[in-house]
Amino acid sequence: MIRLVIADDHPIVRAGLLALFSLEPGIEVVAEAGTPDEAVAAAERENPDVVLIDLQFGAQAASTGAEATRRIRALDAAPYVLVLTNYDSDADILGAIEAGASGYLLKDAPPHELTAAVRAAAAGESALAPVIASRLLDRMRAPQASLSSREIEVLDLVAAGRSNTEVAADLFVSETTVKSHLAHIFTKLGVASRTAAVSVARQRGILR
Amino acid sequence: MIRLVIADDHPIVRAGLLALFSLEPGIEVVAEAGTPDEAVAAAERENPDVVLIDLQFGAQAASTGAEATRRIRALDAAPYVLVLTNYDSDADILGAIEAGASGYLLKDAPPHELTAAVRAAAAGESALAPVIASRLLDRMRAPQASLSSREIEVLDLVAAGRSNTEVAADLFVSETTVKSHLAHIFTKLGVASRTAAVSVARQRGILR
DNA sequence: CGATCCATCCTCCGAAAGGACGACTCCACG
DNA sequence: CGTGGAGTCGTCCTTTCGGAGGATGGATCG
Repeated sequence: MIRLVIADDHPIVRAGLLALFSLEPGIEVVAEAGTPDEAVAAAERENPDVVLIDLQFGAQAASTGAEATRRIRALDAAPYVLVLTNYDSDADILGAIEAGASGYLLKDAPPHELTAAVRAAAAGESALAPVIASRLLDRMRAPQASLSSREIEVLDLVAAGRSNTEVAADLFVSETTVKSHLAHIFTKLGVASRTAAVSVARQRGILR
Repeated sequence: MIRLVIADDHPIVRAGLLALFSLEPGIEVVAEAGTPDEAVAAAERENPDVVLIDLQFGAQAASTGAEATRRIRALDAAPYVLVLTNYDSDADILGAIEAGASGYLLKDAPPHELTAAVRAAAAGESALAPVIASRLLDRMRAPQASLSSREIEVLDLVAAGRSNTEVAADLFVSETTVKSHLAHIFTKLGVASRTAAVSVARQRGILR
């Protein structure tokens, strides 16, 4: 019997997963969680085989799904973690994998894909949704111009529509510094203007 | 007995809704739909009291939730339509209301809010999630600078990172015209730069 | 210890963006 | 049949942005 913990902030989704797995022989949902912290607590308490956790939790949540994944994988008898997400464009894909997730699933996946993934995870295998897998490969192929945290910070303000002067004021640096960061960002992203940079950053999931 | 049709492209969400309502006395789910078209067909065939339909369907769907709402409300024995959505920032709120939805619910709403809304809808009352209601009021208060279709077209290209000259070339107009459109957009949105315009347009759901 | 990346700061200059006028069509609406 | 809005175009002018180039200190890592 595979002992499963499901974690999602939407009661509806939790009910759906519960209904799905209750029909599934050999899989038992031993706990539900509505927040990342609850998920970690449940994983520690119930000592399940697999944890199925959403990546996006509501804004009021303390931590993220990726963070919870990391903490769950750091437990003594660490269960396998399957990550669930709405969007295949999510920037946290890599983060989740690094955090120790053994699978990555889309919420619009057909049910049998879900159950198959749970079984695969319980067996210690990794299971990626095909879309995700190919996207990961893409990302591997493309040298993946990753922005520094400071650069992301700058780009985030730019995406909010702030001018260079405003960004400079916000970050307590000179405007030349902002321009310098932006210049790096442009070359890394292969674009020539701030709006284009924001556009591709959104596309790649660097911004949301 | 309230006869209910549920429509959502995520099998998980459908299962969740189904599970939720199956526990609910006096409510019976008579059909499920995975696409807007299926939802319309089911509404016509089953002649339900209420249709619960998602606004966002996957990219491969032919039409939108709002469109389906309109068509369902145009049926002879038109059932009431409750619209379900992930985000309270959705631009289609007004569209859905105009299309004849009698309620607007968030997916992270607690289950009892859902069932209450279905009962209210079946009784012919309208039910809006509190968040949505206040947001609607906000929108009423703010004169709602709506952009013309041409302006949206321009802004969309700008959001993709194209320059004024490129936008002009794309739309077969002069650059002056593009700048003119942008100037109007800026005043309408109360901003001073293209990136800021894109930002608030996204926020208001004018762009996605 | 160098190598490397990052963040910070310059200057100079051309190109792009935006503001402020005005003006011409077309079409819908009363 | 006007009136007005939307879309189109223009000019002149100022500000901002972005490119090119270089320089400094700090952190990290083999």
